Amino acid sequence: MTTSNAPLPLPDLARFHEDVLAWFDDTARDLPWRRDASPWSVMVSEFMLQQTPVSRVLPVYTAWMERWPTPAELAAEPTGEAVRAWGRLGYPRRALRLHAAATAIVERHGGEVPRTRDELLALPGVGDYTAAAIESFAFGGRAVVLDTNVRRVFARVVSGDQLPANAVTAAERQVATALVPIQDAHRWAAATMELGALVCTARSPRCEQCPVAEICRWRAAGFPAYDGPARRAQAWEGTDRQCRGRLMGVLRDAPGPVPRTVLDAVWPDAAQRERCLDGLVADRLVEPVGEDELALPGHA
DNA sequence: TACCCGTGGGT
DNA sequence: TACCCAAGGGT
Repeated sequence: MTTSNAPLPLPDLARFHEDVLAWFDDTARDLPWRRDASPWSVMVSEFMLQQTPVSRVLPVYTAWMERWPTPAELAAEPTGEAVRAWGRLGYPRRALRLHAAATAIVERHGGEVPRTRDELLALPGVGDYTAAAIESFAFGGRAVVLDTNVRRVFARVVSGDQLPANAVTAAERQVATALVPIQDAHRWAAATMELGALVCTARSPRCEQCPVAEICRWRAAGFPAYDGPARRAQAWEGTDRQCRGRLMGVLRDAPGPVPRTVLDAVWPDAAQRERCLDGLVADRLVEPVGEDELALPGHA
């Protein structure tokens, strides 16, 4: 971290708001969960967008909303159907959590997505970011929406750093809170996210397209490189995650229960394979069927 | 807190 | 090509 979190001078603050909002009016993507920003639409999209890019979410989201237009319709189906419909979005536990959240919404909230922060946070799979996003995008609330895009934009424009810290800091939250405008808070949230996603990107920022390049402290400082603690690279080859993914892929693509011998064929290390299979069963992503078959939970 | 949890596209 | 990274949450 190179610079302080000193607030932007008031003239810059006003420009920050005005220029980002004007840019958003001109360039916002026409995304289906914006076009129909019902609470359930927003909630489904936010679950899918957790660590997954928009382009990959789009087709799965569309099919999901056609099949399950309300929480009650999702809750009425076996969890395995949700996992199958999740397809290759990754982190399939999110499908389970979305199903569980839908069930809780039916049981505790009469089938309607709740609108208070505490009620949202009590739902499975809803953390600080997702609760704020639903408050903001579905209900027009004045929430502090801090996702990876917003964090990066504020790190650069306000703090002069290339990237934010690994975890949200108190100072960061303070900056974000102070920046939420009195009016148009939900548009501000969407606009700052959009700016981070389209222009102020992690790798190759398009500063020539940026509406606030002239007040950006990172740019003014000459684009100093990130100097915080190293980010641990995500290992992949040979990990349990790869093994679990391979196993889930077989079960998703099969119409019904799969013999263990078929699963044996997709991962050579027997000990690791059994450990991962046990983990998937413990996570309720997979269900044993009889002695030597496995399936997605709830049926076939 | 640090680590676990998938998948695929961009650079 | 080999990384890096993506609208995070749970433990």
